Amino acid sequence: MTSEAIAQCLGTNPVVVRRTMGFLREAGIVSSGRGHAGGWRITADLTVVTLQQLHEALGEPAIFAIGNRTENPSCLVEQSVNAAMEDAFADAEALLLDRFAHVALADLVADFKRRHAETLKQKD
Amino acid sequence: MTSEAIAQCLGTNPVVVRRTMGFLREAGIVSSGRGHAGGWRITADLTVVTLQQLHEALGEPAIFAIGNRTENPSCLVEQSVNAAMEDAFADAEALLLDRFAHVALADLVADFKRRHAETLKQKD
DNA sequence: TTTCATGTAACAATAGATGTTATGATTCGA
DNA sequence: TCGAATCATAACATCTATTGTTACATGAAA
Repeated sequence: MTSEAIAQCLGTNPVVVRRTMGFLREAGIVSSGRGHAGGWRITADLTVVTLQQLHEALGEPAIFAIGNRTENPSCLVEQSVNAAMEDAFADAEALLLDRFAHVALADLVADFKRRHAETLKQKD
Repeated sequence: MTSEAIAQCLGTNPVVVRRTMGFLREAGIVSSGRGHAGGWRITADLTVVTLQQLHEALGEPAIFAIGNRTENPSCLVEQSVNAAMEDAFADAEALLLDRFAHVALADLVADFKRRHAETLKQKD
């Protein structure tokens, strides 16, 4: 599939697609080819690659949008608040990543097939 | 405590402090007074107000920094990905908020006192 | 050799958060 | 009553991260 086609699916730009897919290539999950019949293809085993691995491949972007204002504040009150929140955040992150680790691409394929069959049925 | 003083503690601006504290006032957690001896004071019971309530008072800002690109995508693949992630996100969010619900301001005060005592001891 | 595709750098646009300035309203003490 | 201290709020500015765009180079295949 070309970057152009993927970009259209996502409503974005081919260069943006290449930017992100590049990380997946570095992780060995996809490969890219140039020229005619070029584009992106999945090279990894769909039953092995998980959402967790994708997250890791994409550079482990920050999971939470809220959190500490300062990492090591001099204010003791802020220190207490940070400490109280950090435990909770760590546990929530662990839970999320564990869930992600149990979703393989093959699971997504299976779900997609179900949706696709449903869509075809609707057209009758 | 004045907005000015709080702003200095946080390394920010008094107006920014008022903006945020205004939400806490609406929730009845703090009150503000003008003029001499004015400023902010906590009106709620410290053993009752939790981090969860603060989160709610602040308008329940989005917890996650990652997630769906599109809420209701027409792309079936994206739909499958979204569905797989949403469950995990929901559970992680529930866990986080439950943790927050079990941290009262009084707990923060206790932790602060411990830190404060420790700081004084260090000075010897 | 032409066409189609990625690779990549540089730059632009956008949006959201944060910071700032300015002005008005209120309270309290002298 | 006056003046200083303080919040209330609107308007505007700045910052930052993401996302989008343009341009050009590189490589592969018909």
